[in-house]
Amino acid sequence: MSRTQDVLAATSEGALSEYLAEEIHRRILTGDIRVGSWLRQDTLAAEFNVSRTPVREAVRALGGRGVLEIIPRRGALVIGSTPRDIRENYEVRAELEGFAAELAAERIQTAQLTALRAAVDDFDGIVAAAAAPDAADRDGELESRWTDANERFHATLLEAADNAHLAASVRESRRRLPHNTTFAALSGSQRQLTINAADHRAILEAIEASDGEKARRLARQHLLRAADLVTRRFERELEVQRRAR
Amino acid sequence: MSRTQDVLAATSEGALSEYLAEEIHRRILTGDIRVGSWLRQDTLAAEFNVSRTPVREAVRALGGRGVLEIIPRRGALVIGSTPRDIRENYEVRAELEGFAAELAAERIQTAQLTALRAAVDDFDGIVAAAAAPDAADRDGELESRWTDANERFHATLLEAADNAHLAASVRESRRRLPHNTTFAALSGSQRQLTINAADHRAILEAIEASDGEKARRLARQHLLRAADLVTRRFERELEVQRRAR
DNA sequence: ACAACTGATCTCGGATCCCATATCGTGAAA
DNA sequence: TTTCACGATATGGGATCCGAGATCAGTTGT
Repeated sequence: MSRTQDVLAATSEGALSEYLAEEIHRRILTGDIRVGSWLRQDTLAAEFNVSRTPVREAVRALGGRGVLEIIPRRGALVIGSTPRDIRENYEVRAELEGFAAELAAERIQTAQLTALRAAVDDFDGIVAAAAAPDAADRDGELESRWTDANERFHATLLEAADNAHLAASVRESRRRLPHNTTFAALSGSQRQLTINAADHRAILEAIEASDGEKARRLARQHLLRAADLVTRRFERELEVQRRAR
Repeated sequence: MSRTQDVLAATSEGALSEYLAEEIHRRILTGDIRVGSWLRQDTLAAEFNVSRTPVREAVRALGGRGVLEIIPRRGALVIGSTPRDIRENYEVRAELEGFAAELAAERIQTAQLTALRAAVDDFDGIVAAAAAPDAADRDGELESRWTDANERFHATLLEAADNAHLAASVRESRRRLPHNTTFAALSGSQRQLTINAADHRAILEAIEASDGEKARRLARQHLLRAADLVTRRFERELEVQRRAR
């Protein structure tokens, strides 16, 4: 019953099925729900202490996103990401965000430029903090600061590009993959973190100079670099999981 | 009751809610359901002679696609496309399909190249048929031939690009807009039809020459040209509707 | 006359019930 | 012993029922 209360609290001011979809997706991404396993609607319903109705909608929504393969009257099969999936996803985003950077260089407004500068300064602050001698990222403060700055940078870029469909496409793409894995891939190396901060600043400078072509090239390169890091890390994780099995 | 039979027949081997979502979307795109109007779930259910359950899922799915704005306990509002929406959508697709063309130039396989050549030849045949003196496109035969060739060309291009996420992004983007409007925009002018066929052939030739950069540029240009035509036509249609009101 | 309160009604979201179909096991026949 | 057929069971899809919240009209009080 307390479980039910939790759920209700979590879903305040939003559809329950949305919450369920998000939560089930999260569990798949974290490996809590195994790739390749079947999802039973009534099992999930019992798990979350809700009826099958919202579960059905959540499952259907995840099917639409390509997270689950829905087979009529059989069930839903969990589709797993491969390293190749991750790379392909980032390659598409590299194109889209490159385009966004080009548009932003032409159209950005002063308030957005200010937000972009603030995010870039934050990256530098995070690099400095990580470089400090006693820099053990206790309770993930650096991670949350980095994630926040990154979100703001990319969200502002898309806003400045002023193309709603472009923003929607990027959102769709990002939704297909685990979030917040970029920092985990970066944090291992001070060098990568520094490069990342420099990437962001370079993009900002190209935009400030209204050099659309350069902004596009840099943003594209930035995403492809992230693709390398995240894909490699994911391959290592897969290897670890395979050995543990 | 016969209505129910029709629906069941149409949805054979597929979820009813999928069919409903598709049909409701179609009615919105054709103007059968007015932009800005409210959709009531039980009204739709009565309309289609089904219960509210599949209607709910269909409405939710359309909400997820951005076709409807869902307001809890109020209803679903039909969001209309603006000329700007159409242009933005095509601009995104120009980037994505440009990228696809570049990848295809590097990776295409012989069977796919054959399919691409066949589609391009078909375009030439259609142009020739349209140029014939008595070329009144009775029962839309030319339109269906053109649409078919176009589908095959772009589908083959995406297949040759060999990036599942790219294909998914393009599919998502295309779903956001009315389909089959491109031919309607083209068919008015023999000149545009000729240009369109030439565009496709030029893209094919760049791919045959493994010139990725050129293929990208041409594909991008091709889509942007289509964007112009479709947007202009859409603006004219809006004008007509406004006058008729 | 105008504003605020109250309840009737409407609409959606979640729960429960029912049915069609796919799977799997058991038994009978070749 | 093997194979096919039939039935028991499990599962998902659709229909119906119920409850919460929101709108709107009517009434009442200032």
